[in-house]
Amino acid sequence: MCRLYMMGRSPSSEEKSLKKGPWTPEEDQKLVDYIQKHGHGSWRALPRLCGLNRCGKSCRLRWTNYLRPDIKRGRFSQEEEQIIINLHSVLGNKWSAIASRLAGRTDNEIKNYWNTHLKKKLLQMGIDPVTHRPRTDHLNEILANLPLLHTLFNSTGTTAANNLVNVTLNRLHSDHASQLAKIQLLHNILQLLTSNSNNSPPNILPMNLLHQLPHHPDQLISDLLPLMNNSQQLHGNNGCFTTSSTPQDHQILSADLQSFEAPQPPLKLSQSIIDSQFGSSSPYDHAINNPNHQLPALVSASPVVNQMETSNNIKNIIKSNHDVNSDPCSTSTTFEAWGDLIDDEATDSYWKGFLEQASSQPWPNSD
DNA sequence: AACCGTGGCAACCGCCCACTG
DNA sequence: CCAGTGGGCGGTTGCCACGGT
Repeated sequence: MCRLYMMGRSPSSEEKSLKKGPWTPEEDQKLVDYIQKHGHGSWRALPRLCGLNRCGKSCRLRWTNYLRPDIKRGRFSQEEEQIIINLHSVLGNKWSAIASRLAGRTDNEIKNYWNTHLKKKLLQMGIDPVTHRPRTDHLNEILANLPLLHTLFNSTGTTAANNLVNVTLNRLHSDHASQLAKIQLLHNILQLLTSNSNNSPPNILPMNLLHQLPHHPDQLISDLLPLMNNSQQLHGNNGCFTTSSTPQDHQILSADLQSFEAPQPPLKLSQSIIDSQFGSSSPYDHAINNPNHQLPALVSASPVVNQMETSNNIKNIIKSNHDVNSDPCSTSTTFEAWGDLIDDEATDSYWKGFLEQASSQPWPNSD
């Protein structure tokens, strides 16, 4: 028996002669006929009873993954994809648990589909398929480039810096999801920066420009360069651009700040959701034109998740879940991620990572 | 036409746990 | 309590189709 292969003894001659590999139509027919007449009963005895030279486990897998009459074949629908993504964000690689929520789909099929399609899709959308958080590698690249940008402004004029900005932005400008992630990221960074300003008015130079970054990168560049050139006194402060700003600047920036919404949870979305939210127009249009600057709801969650998300007690639920699972090495689930971002302190620590990385790199001396 | 690289997917492997005698 | 067994599970392998050169 298959099991005996793992029990430490060599397989018997009978076991060695058992067929492996692809199933023939004749074998399938024998298996189906037998199970339809008698049920599968003991899988171990089944191959002998129905005249198959296979091990029972092989028969069981063939039946459950392929021959079962309620198996749904064919491509996964958008709705099924979304369900898989949502469930995976909560359950991780528990394919059987996920499969139990998708009628007619097997764990094996879902697992294969995840590995060959959905994982790549999420990566392309700028989402880490393990944590379901926005990928940070691209943003880190931008932050890592800030000192170089500064140097370029001071030493070579605007052309080289412009090129650098363009290259970096273009790398981020791949699709709706990464654009949304970018908005998300910047909102949170800005909030973190300003929350650390010790009651003084925010004086982050590119505040209103960063605001535009996701919407019109080209406009940003054309706005950013003259302002930075004019400021002349650009200097590092924990890795942030700062400048001596005028009262008018403060007014603008304060207005900008007030219009920002609280940080959103990490992105967890699909193209279908994006499309349904935005149609063919840019998500930036939506985000920027919305008078409240409110980012759209990003998640079309499973029913259970929806129920929880609509509860007024969600924060407490998430926090208690988060507190129980305090192992720093454990895989972050979506609930934990939400908890992180709903919790103010956790929000700071989450985004601080980016800033600390940026600030850990010495700023070039502008002299 | 032949070769090669790649992606998709069915099938298998090895581990694990629950159950039973 | 223990060994044997069934069966579930996640991870991996290998075949095949397809497209590019």
